[in-house]
Amino acid sequence: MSVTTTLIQSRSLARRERQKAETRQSILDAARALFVTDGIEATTMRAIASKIGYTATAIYHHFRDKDALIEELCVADFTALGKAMYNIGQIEDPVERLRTLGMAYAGFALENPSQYRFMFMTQQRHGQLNDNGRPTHKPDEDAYQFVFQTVNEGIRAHRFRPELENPHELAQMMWAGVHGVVSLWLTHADDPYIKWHPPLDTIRSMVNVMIRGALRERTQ
Amino acid sequence: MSVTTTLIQSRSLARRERQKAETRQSILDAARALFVTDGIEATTMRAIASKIGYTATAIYHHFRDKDALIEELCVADFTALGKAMYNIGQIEDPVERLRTLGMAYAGFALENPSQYRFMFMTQQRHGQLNDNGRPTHKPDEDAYQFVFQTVNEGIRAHRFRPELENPHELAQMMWAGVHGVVSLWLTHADDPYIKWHPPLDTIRSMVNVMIRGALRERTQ
DNA sequence: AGCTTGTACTTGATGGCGTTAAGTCACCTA
DNA sequence: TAGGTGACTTAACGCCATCAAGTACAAGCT
Repeated sequence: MSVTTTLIQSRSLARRERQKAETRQSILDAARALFVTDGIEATTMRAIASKIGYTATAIYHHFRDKDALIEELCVADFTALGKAMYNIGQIEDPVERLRTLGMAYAGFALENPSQYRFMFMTQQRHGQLNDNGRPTHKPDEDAYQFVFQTVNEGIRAHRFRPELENPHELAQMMWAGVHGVVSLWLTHADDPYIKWHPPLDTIRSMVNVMIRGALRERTQ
Repeated sequence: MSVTTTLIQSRSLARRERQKAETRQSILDAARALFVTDGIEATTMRAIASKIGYTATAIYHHFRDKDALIEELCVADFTALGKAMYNIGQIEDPVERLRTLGMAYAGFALENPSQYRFMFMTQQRHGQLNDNGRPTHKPDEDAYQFVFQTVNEGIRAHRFRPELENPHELAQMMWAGVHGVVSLWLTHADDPYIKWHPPLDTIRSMVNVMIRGALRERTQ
């Protein structure tokens, strides 16, 4: 085998792999577009495939099943959420950081409603294991850890009331407050019987009220 | 036609109607049981029917489609939720009433998780009209009205901070706070990566924190 | 009493879904 | 140039909700 053949080999191999990666990416793009417009439940494998000129079964050469395809899109969004939160990690005061974390989380949710629904508003299947036999990385833990750590700093600095010294309870409460407004909005915004307040306003009030109600000192 | 025949007629008619109502009720019972154990999405019309010895198509003589069957079960639960809230309506102090409303709502949600998921955690189809051409009764409005009215009383009594004078925003915030804890728990309780605090404890803290953070005066 | 009618329910289909088995065919390797 | 690899297709399976066309039986009319 000459040097030339090796070069050709590696070049053609690289091209094939690049083409496969491109097809894979085009599946992801088509799926994302349909998920956003039609919702995840309503988009079929056949629809995704026909949007990019393939048959449905072609998708199974790139993804194990529909759930794996969805999961891949979600991981990307979890990463984006994690990055947005990481940038906030620089704020010194843990209470101010908490306030900003809440607003960033809400902004992400309202800008990516379809992904948010899948990430945080559908039953999670527990105990997943990946091919290594180790548990699948659960990126929602990352976002939760940001809140948990921030709350923990506040507790250690005695900023919160003494009955709220459990960092898990406090972190889950803060998370739930923002999630509650977002998820009610995402499921009931079209309900004509309720005069909805703009969700970002409600979230701002929610964050302010929760923090004021949780703080030990009498600020503001 | 004699009086006797009329009696027989009405009696047999009544019996037929009673039997039909019994079948209808047995469908509802079977559906409810399966929804609770398997979830609404996972229970099929075939499964419901075979549980009571019918074929799937028999259900369509009693309900327009699967959604109508689900809706009927939900209406019953909305009524139960409304009744539970009505009993709380007697509490004089609007702030205490709000606290108790929140705990009652959470108790209902955690005791009827499957129904709660359908009522408040799935996309609502808007603009439904019933046979009269008038909008379908949306019983979630009833529960919301309880909160709205209670919050409104509090606002009129100047119990809440001046920047929280919009009753819709405040009611939606209170609702979202409790809903947030409940819905996160219902979707992520099995997540082994998060050390969950008991949800009723978190809800109690949430209600206390929200009320303290929203009140004008410095109580407690 | 016998015929008609209404209706609760079944049988057998339709079209759509996710997914799989068995190809096909172009390209790379030897 | 023969053989293998792998991306993709065709055809199917079993499931689903739902519908059209029966069947069987009780009720009502004459």
